[in-house]
Amino acid sequence: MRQSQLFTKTRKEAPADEVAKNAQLLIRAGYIYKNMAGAYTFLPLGLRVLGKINTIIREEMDAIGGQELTMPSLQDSELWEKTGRWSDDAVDVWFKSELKAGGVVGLGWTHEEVITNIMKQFIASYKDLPKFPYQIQKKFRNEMRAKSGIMRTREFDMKDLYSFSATQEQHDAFYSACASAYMKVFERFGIGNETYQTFASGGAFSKFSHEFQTLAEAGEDVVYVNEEKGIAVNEEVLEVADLDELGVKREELEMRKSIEVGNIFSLGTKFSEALGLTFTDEQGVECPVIMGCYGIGPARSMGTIVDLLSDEKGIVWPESVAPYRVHLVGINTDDTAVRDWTEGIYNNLKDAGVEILFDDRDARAGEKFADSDLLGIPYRVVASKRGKEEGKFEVVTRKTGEVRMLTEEELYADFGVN
RNA sequence: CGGGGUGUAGCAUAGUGGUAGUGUACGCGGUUUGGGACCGUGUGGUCCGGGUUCGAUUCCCGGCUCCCCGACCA
Repeated sequence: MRQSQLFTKTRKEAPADEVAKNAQLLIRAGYIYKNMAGAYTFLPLGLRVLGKINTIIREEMDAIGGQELTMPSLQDSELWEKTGRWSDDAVDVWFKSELKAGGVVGLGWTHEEVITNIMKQFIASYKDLPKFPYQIQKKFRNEMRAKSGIMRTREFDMKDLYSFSATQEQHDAFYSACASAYMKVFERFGIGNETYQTFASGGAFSKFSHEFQTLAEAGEDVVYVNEEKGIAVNEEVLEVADLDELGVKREELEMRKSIEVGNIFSLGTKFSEALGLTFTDEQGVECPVIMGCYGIGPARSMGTIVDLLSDEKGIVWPESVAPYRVHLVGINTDDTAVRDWTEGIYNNLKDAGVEILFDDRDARAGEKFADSDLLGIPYRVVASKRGKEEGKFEVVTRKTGEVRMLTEEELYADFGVN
């Protein structure tokens, strides 16, 4: 992509109406645009990052048997009445709207009811189980207060997977497989070391549920962590009995701020019973399906990555989610020979499949370097007049600041191009 | 939803009951050209609705907006 063609631009100053670091940097760099409180546009660069994040999530969900689908946002009140979750008294985050044809619809804030109803058509026997459908889809929540940039919005993408199992053993096996898959996801996001699988209250059907909390000063949540034992718990699990069960003492836990990037929850048969999702077991007995739900917030993950990994100059993307792998910065391009040489490098890398952003703008070097730092693409390749004379490129690793001078051949080898 | 703030140009900000200023961005001319250059020049603005007043961007009332704290967050 040629930067001169990109319709977004960077800004020197942070917007006055954002305090959160994630939003300030993402807006300054042109990744997102704020439309209103709790609703953001993902601009071309931001959408690429979100796409990378979603791809990682898909790969890990598919690896444990997930099957992707997508469900509607529009919700039928009748279905939700059956589980008692339609009324505003029961659920205070509904967005509801009148249908011109008569009746009311809601905008989905989660999809247990919908997926359960769908699965009624496809699950009849223990032979049909287990199954793990998931989607990455818009959720709408009428929050009292949107805040913290893209961390808490009223409209957001969510990866929600639902498990349908015949037995508790089957359910437990998937539950722990999914927990492992989640850790892989967060490791691939570059925030694995700071992310803990924490114990939270389990609700009606299990002792504990689990959240995935990333330690960060910008966090809205609080967790109690023992880094040595690699264990973390929520405030609600701070009871002595719970801690005994987990093998930690209260005084071994340190209070830390954190961001909830994911959660997994056993649902038991609450939804299958309410909506009549049953299967026939090997004895011919009709049983309710055992369910679980598993969420990850892609945009929130993106904000967390920015909050955790950025520095004073700007964003620092891990390679796994960066919008581009290489930022080719061409300077001294008023010199035709230098420009042609730089264009050649761009075309070679691009044609070889390297994801590359080429700063071909007619701008000064300082401005280009500052923008490059802000954008946070992992590798900056500087092509200049001086470099051309020496036959070398300056390759700067954004994260470490390491500078290497490479020949054209070395450059291609470095990026795995033949 | 309770409390506190806020609203001036694309962005960031100053100021005033009487012609609204600066930086940046943008256009044009010129000098520059490896860390957000410089000179000249130009375009562009008071959240909405009432009220007070000869006159309101300023004062008053109402609304809306956005931010922060709290509550909430299955």
